[in-house]
Amino acid sequence: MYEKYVKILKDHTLKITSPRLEVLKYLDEHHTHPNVEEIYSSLKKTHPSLSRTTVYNSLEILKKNRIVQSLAISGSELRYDIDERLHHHFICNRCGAILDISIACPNMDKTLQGGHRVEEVQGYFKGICKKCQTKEKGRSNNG
Amino acid sequence: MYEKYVKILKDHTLKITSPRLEVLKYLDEHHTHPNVEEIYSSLKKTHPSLSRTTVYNSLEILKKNRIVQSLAISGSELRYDIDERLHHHFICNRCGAILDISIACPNMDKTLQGGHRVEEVQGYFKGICKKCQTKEKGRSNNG
DNA sequence: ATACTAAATTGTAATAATAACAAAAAAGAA
DNA sequence: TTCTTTTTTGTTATTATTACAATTTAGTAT
Repeated sequence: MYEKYVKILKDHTLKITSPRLEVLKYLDEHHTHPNVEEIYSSLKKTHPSLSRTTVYNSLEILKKNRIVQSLAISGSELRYDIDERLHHHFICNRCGAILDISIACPNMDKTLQGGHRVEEVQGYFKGICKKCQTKEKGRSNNG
Repeated sequence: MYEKYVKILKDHTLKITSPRLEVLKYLDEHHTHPNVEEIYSSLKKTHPSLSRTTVYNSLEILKKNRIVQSLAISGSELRYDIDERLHHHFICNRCGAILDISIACPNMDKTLQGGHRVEEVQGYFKGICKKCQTKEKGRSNNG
């Protein structure tokens, strides 16, 4: 059940703790780029002793070890993602959904830019997602 | 002095107000990607009646009209930039500086991605800037 | 120039995300 | 099992941003 996540933590010589395993599992099973609140309130249901601060701490150490990545995309909060290989994101200004975008990008694996040491690369698009566009059309046709 | 900014506002049929002119001028003269606090406290010196809320409001309407762009790059606050043609950014994890990066990117003018309507494109790199790397070396050599 | 109206500015108070901190609990090594 | 260090927890503090109502102002019509 949790072996996969235990292994990930061990491989990074991180202590195996219940919150870390749960956070990791949650992100692995929910590729919706949740914010801290979503992760916390969801895990809280089955682990009532969980603290919000622990979610912050766990995410931070997972991030430091490059197991997860954070997206500064919404502007008001960080969103988290299991750090599969680099990909871009699209955020819908209407519904807030964050979607993965798989497109070729020549700048994704740069480790140097203008003399600066690059540790993280992010690309994102903002706009109106396909789903919300459909809703929009429906609304304007009906009323 | 302000004709340039008056023209910009007029071209977008926005009312000409002192705060808007000042914010616009500030961003035009400071390409440092300031946050709201920097803009506010700087303008406050010469315009004591200015309110922080007004800076927020002005930036928002300028953004809606695509005169400025906001960068959700730091994770904790929005940074603002006169919306010159699209370019990437680099943010230093050490000193917090945000620097413009001019590189070719095939995805910068996309208006559609996977069926989603794109209204904004952002690409950013995080890491250690050239300047901070130099400082780092100096420190480790000296003790 | 004057009066009018809608929109903008101001200041305060509320909200929300995150960080700081100290005490209690738990992980991993001896 | 004991010990030490790290982690978790809960509370409190901080910071960016939004909400809101009252005052002021821009631009227009008179």
